[in-house]
Amino acid sequence: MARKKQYIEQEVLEKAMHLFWRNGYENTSIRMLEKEMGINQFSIYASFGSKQGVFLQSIKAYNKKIQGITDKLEKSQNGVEGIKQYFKDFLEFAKEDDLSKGCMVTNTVNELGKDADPLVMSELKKFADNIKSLFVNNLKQDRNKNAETIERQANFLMNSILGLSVASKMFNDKQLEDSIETVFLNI
Amino acid sequence: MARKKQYIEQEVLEKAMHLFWRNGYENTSIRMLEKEMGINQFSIYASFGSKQGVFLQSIKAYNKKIQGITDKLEKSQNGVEGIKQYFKDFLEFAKEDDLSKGCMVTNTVNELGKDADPLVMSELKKFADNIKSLFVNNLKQDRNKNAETIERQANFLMNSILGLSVASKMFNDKQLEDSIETVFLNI
DNA sequence: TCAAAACCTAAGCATACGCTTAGGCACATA
DNA sequence: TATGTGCCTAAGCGTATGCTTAGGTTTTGA
Repeated sequence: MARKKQYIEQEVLEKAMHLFWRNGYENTSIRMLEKEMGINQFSIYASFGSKQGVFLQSIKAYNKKIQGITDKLEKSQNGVEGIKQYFKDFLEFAKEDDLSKGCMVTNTVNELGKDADPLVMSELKKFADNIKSLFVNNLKQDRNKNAETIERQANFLMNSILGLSVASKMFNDKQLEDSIETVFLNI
Repeated sequence: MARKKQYIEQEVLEKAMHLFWRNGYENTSIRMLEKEMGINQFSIYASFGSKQGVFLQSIKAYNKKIQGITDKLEKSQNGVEGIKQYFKDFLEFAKEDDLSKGCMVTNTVNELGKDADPLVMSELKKFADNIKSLFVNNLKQDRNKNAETIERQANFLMNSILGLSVASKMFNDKQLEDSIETVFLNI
């Protein structure tokens, strides 16, 4: 029939994701995406429709990429200890070179805030809700905790992992490990 | 000699600060600043030299604005309880309308990351270091804590307040209060 | 009263943005 | 090998960005 695409969408998407991850949404231009993805603007628009389209797909690619450690958390049966491991895994995940890129979802929430497109925002909310539900599941493995405690601690853990995401951009390893240790001292 | 400025720099700076606070650095344009500050581009450049100049001064204005609650923390003599009060004060401070603007410093770190201009970055670092030293001072008021514990807990508190800043943009009051309560159960 | 200093207005600079499109080029089918 | 589908190149659209500047206006001290 006709010519085939000379690139694999999932491959160029992975590269786009890294760019958004590092620079955020607004600070990533189509020209930058062109260079990083290695394809022309025409191809970008043909495959993803718009810059926002690339971004939405990038969030999904991010989800897939982080699934390695979320799966691990989901399968863990050792309660709080599994969550602690997730914190450590996340820190490793967020790291690149000496400084961290943080979490792409956290970065985006912080950048776009309430003005974000509803489509984007609902994807981010879904992501966060999923992590929290995993925390809840693991907290439930401790039979001593009542429902109220579990909810409170899950909220605290969400707060802590968000903090870790930002902190990883400005603090050193020792400081970050201190934080994790203290988070898990009393829960 | 000559004509006087028809605006007060500190006044227009306050308005610029709020714009940067809400939108971040890159998403705030000179045209937006023009409207918000109520003065012409010429005047902006005459007074502040560049967009970055406005921003650097805005950070200082922010520092001054938050000084009300940092002073309160500095003067407090009730140890951890004083820090907890600071957390609550900060949440109130970061709030506007129903959703929060977070902390301007946190927002900027998260947006610009390591690529930020050294001038901007050193201002942000100074700000964060100051908060941490206030935490350390208050932790020292508890004679039971050794130096190692104080350092570890200060790092944890920094992590938590950063988290609170981001969390305030996406979670409700109950969730945020849960977090604060749990933070102070752990130290 | 008047010249000079410093202001403000508004037009415009070069560049970058997100996005579109004409036209040539490559390739799977026949 | 001819054909026609659909990809890729690259030029360009309108708009927005950060910043500058000519020229008129206001205020000051002599």
